[in-house]
Amino acid sequence: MLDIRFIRENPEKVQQATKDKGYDVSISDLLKLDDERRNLQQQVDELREKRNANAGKMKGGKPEQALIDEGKQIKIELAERETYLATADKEFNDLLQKVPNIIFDDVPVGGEEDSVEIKKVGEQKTGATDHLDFARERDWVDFERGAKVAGAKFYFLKGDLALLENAIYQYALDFVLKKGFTYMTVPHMVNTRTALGAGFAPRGDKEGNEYFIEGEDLTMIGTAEAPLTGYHADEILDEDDLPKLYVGYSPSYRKEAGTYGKHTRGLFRVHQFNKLEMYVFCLPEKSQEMHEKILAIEEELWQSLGIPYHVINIASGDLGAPAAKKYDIEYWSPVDSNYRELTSCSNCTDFQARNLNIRVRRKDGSLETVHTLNGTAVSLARSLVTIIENYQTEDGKLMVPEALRPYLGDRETL
RNA sequence: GGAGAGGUGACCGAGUGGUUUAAGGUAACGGUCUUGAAAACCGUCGUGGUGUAAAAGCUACCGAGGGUUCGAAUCCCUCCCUCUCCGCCA
Repeated sequence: MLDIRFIRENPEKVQQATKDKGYDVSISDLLKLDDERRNLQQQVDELREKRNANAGKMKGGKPEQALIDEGKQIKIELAERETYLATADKEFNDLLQKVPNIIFDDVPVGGEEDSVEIKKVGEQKTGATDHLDFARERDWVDFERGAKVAGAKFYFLKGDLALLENAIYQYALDFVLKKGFTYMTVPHMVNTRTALGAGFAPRGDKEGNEYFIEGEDLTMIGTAEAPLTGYHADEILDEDDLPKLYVGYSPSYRKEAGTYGKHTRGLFRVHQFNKLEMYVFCLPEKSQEMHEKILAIEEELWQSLGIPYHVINIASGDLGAPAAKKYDIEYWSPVDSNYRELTSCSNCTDFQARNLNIRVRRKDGSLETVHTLNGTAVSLARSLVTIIENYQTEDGKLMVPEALRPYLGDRETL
């Protein structure tokens, strides 16, 4: 969530960002609730002051009946005001939760089609066999049996394709470790506070992408970003310890309801895939620089795997609530003759960190909410699609990208 | 899952109804002393809300949420978590 003081001081800016992101929240309504709430808070504080003073008079000796009677009267009034305050607080907080993060000035305004390409790398080839046909011919993937044991869009990876997944994972992990990240495995379920704090949809949200555990306060994670965001919840970090660079590995569970259509064939969009995710806690003034660094790591990684791609600066309407700015890397698909999403990295500024109360103690002793960023290192299922599409040989084999060979027993083809 | 013991500020730790505005210590920061450092001594030092030019002031917070009371860190209820033992188990 945003800082209410920031909203009070910048109501137009926040209202504009809310609109640009496609959210329908009235900032003037919010500020009105804020006023009401503060007014009631003051009334309650005054009554409490009276109560405390009254109780103070009774210390020691036996209390006089008159004081006790006055105390009882205050208690009744206070209870009434406190009820009003609780209602006002709830209304206020519910609305504040709905206000999305602001957007940076260099974010293009508009919908998906307004995202701006900022870089293009590699040769755009055309003509390749679709990854699903290619993999099925080799008995590398089994969606039919996935459907039998779980449902549509679940799958088994078999043999060399499963081994290739492991090789990509190992390679990417080594790559990111060299950049100074600390490897973590994470809980695959998070409680509601953590899920909402990281910006994921609540139980009951019809558009939500999450699986929930029945009878428990648990959500299956759609990315390691969720548990990693919560890792430092309610902590005060030392300025000297920042930035904290983590890389989490986990499955990602996603309902993907109603997404049938383009780009859903095979492994491109599935209910469960493994992902290696970078996550950073840093000083507020460093987050923009850090965002560029994360993008640079992603680019370097995919360049080292020889994949053609472009980078896009995501338009406001596609950012989601927590991000102030987001870059996607889209790889070139010779099957589609088009770019398709491969990785994504976001600067969430202090939005997630404020939800989960993650602060930094500055050298001068003051406290400030930290900034958080996240970026995909590799999303494994999509990585397999990418490599199958870009590494087919003339004689119908799959060439192993050179960088991955040490992780596949030095095999050159599969 | 069962039984027991716990949860207090960045950390340790005292505190079983009203002198607690949460003792004391550690760490941190500032100062004295010193060529410099350490030690010693002096001082500052929780978080949120409200308020203010800035302060002061007021208020809340002792795992979370309810309750009892004129008054709750302290008593009662529910839940969460940690530790010890038992059970189950990769």
